[in-house]
Amino acid sequence: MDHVDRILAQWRAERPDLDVAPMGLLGRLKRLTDRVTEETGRVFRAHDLTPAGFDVLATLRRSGPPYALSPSSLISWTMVTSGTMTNRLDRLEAAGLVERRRDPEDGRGSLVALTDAGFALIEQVVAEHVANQHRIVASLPQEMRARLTADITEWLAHLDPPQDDDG
Amino acid sequence: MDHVDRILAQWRAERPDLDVAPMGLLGRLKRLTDRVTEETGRVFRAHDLTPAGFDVLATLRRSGPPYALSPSSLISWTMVTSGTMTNRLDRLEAAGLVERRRDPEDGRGSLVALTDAGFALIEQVVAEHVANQHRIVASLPQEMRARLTADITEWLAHLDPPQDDDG
DNA sequence: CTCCTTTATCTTGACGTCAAGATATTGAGA
DNA sequence: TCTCAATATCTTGACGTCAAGATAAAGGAG
Repeated sequence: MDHVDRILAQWRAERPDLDVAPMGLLGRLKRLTDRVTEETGRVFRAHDLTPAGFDVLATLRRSGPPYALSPSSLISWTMVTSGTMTNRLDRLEAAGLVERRRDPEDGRGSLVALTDAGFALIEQVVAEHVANQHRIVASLPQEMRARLTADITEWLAHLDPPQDDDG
Repeated sequence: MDHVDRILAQWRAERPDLDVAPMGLLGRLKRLTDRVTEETGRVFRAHDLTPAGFDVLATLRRSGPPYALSPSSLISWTMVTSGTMTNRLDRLEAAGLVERRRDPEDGRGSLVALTDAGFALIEQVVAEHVANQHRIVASLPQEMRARLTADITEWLAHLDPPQDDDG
């Protein structure tokens, strides 16, 4: 009888006409993600980083040398709006972790690059983050991880707008 | 080759020393939850409600007659901070969906009650929300829903701080 | 070359959220 | 009664986010 069960029990008492079985799945999905976000956040906080800042730094790092992308590229990788990215970059730049350079080939654009400090930081944090993710899934048998990954991937494929329209 | 796969491929190229398999699971878990949040939000938006407002209204509704709870109870059901709840209640009160009454038995406290308009609204929205949740899981075979629910529940039990300490 | 549409980025205003602290009231003990 | 720790709620300040709009530059049509 966890928190979600208590909620479902209330609904069943008050609205027995509604089938709240899907709410059980979706409610727990949300709670699980909240817990995971909380656990992953520990590592970021320990380095004075927000998940938002980590997201940008990690995107630049894994893009490979020269660890520089346009704001537009960062926007599409991280799936946030332009206003959000501007705000993230302002903070990271103020913290000395990235720097903005003019794009020599396009006066409208700029390039966001990891500074030496930014590179050093993300190199450290990403290692801890991955280790932390291992810790978070450690309690799950290997078989269950594989099954969950497969099930979630399939669900996502159903929900995500299909990108390919072969005819 | 979805978005998460592309991210993993970049990491494997740049940091082959890291085992990013858990990132595949956790990354997809987050994307799935984001998509589900987006889909459930449609119903709320259609009624000029935010997920936050729905959360409070639904908590009051399923608590049963007289559809009134203290802010403290709402805080523990919804798991937000007191500042967040104050803000939610201010907006819902301004919208005429709840009203705050003095608690006759405790001068420090108050009772938050659904107004007639609030009751009518949540009654409608909850029905649509549940139908929408059915739609969101509709693509999953019944067996898969049960398996996902069981797996997620077990994972949650591992992650959630154990409440019972029998000795 | 000059317009005008498109593209790239930033700005503004509004939310929802939290941490920390401020107020007000209760209730137990001196 | 008076005092004071505990409790209930609200206030403040700071974020991260988005939608919508403002700037600025590029690039094609004439």
